[in-house]
Amino acid sequence: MGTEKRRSREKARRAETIVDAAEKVILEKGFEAATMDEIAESAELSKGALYLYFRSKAELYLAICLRGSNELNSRFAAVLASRNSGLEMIRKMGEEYLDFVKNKPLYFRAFSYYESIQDFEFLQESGYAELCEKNSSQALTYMSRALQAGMQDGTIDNRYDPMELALVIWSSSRGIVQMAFLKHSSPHRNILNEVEIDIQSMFGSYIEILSNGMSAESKKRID
Amino acid sequence: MGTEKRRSREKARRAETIVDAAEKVILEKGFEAATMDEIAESAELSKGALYLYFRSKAELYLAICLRGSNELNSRFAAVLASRNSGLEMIRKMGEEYLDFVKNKPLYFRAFSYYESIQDFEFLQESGYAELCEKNSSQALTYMSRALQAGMQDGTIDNRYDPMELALVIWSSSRGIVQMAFLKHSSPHRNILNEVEIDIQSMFGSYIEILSNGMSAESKKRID
DNA sequence: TTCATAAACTGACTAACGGTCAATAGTTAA
DNA sequence: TTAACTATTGACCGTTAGTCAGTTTATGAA
Repeated sequence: MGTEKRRSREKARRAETIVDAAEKVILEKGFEAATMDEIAESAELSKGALYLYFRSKAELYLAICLRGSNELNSRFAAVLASRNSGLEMIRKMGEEYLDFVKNKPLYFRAFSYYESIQDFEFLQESGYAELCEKNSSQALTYMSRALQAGMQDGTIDNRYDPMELALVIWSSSRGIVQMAFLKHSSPHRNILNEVEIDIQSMFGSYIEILSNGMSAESKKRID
Repeated sequence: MGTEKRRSREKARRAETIVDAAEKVILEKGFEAATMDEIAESAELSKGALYLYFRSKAELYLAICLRGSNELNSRFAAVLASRNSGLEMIRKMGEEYLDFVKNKPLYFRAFSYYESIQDFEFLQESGYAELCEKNSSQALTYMSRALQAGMQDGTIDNRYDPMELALVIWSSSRGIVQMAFLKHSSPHRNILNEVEIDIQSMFGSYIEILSNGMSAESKKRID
C-alpha cells in the first residue's frame, strides 16, 4: 500500500512539469508576457489545475527562482570542493555566477523578480519563498567558507569578518552580473555599447580589483 | 500672443502633477499595486487624461525613473565640483548613492523597473526611455571624470581604462545599494538579518576593498 | 466486479486592470 | 457671437489572474 508515497511523488512530478512548461512559455513570450493560460496549455492541463499546485502566478515564478538558486548553489558547492586557494575559489565562484547568468538568464530574471516582491504576507506564507531565502543564505555561506579558507591559506586578508566580506562580494558581483545580463538580454539599448566595453574585460577588472583589495598582500602593504 | 508658450508650459506642469500623484499613490500602495485609476483620482483627473500625457503606465513610471536619475546625477555632479582627490570623490559618490537609495527608495525601485523592461519597441519609441538612458550614461561619465582626476593626482592606479573602471564601480555599487534597498524595503525577510550585518559596516568594507584594489599604492606593490 | 469515497481535473465565470474613444466642456481669436 | 481647436471625461473594451461548482478518474473494501 505504497499508494500514498506514489501519489506524493506523482504530485511533485506534475509540479515540475508545470514549472517546465512555464519556463518554456517564458522563453518564448517573455517573463512578464507569459500568461497562465499559455502555461496551462503548454503543460497540457487546464488553468484551474495550475492552481492546485501553485497558489498564484507569483508562486509559480518563485518555483523557477528556486530551481535557479539550486543550480547556482550546486556550482558554488562544486567550487568549494575543488583544490584551490581561497582567493582562487572566490574568483571561480564569480566566473560560475557570470556563466550562469549567460547561459540561464531566465533564472537570473527570476532572481530579480523574487527580490522585487514586496508583499510580506505572500513571502511569509509561501514555502517556495522560504526555500529561496534559504538558498540565498546558503550561497552566502559557501562564499564565506571560501573566504575562511583563504584566510587560513594566507591568500585573503584575515582582518575582515568572513560573512561580511561574503556579503560585500555577493552583492557587488550581483551588480556586475546584472550588467552582463542586461547586455545579454537587451544588447541594443545598453550603456555598454555606447561605451564599447565588453563584459569579459570588465569582469576581469572587477576580479582584479577585488583580489587586490582583499588579498593578504594588500594587508602587508598597510601594516 | 504668447498663448502657445503658456500652453506648452501648462502642459508640462500638468505632466509633473501627474508624476507627483503617481509617486504619492505608489508610496501608499506599492509600486506594482498602484493603479492608473488611483493615480488619476489622486491627480484630480480622469483616467483618460493620463493618457494624454503618457502613452502608457510604463511610460509614466519611466517619468519617475527620469526624476530619480536627474537627482542622482545632480548629486554626482556636486561631488565632482568639490575639492577632493579622485579617490575621495569616488568614495563620496558611493555615499551619495547609498544615501539616495535610503531616502528615495521609490526612485531606486523605478531604476530597477526600467532595467527590467524588455520591450525594445517601447524603449525605442519612448522619449522618456531615451532620457533615462542618457542619464545613465551621464552618471557613468561623472564617475569616469572622478577616476581621471584620481589618475592625475596619483590616488588611482592609472593603468585602468577610466570608463571601464567607472563601469565596474557603477555596476558593483549598484549591487551593494540594492542590498541596502532590500534591507530598507523589506527588513523582515532579508539575508542581512540572519547574518546580523548592518549596511553601514558592509558599505565601509566595500569602499575599503575598492579603494585598496584600485589605488595607486596597490599598483606600486605589484610593480 | 461493484460501488462509495476521495482525489485530480475542467472550463466557464468573475473581478480588476490597462487602455480607447466618441461625446462634452472649455478656450481662443476673429 | 461664433467657429475652430484643445483639453477632458467616463463608459466601454479586451485581457488576464484567480475561483469554484461540477465532472472525471483512481482507490480500496465488500
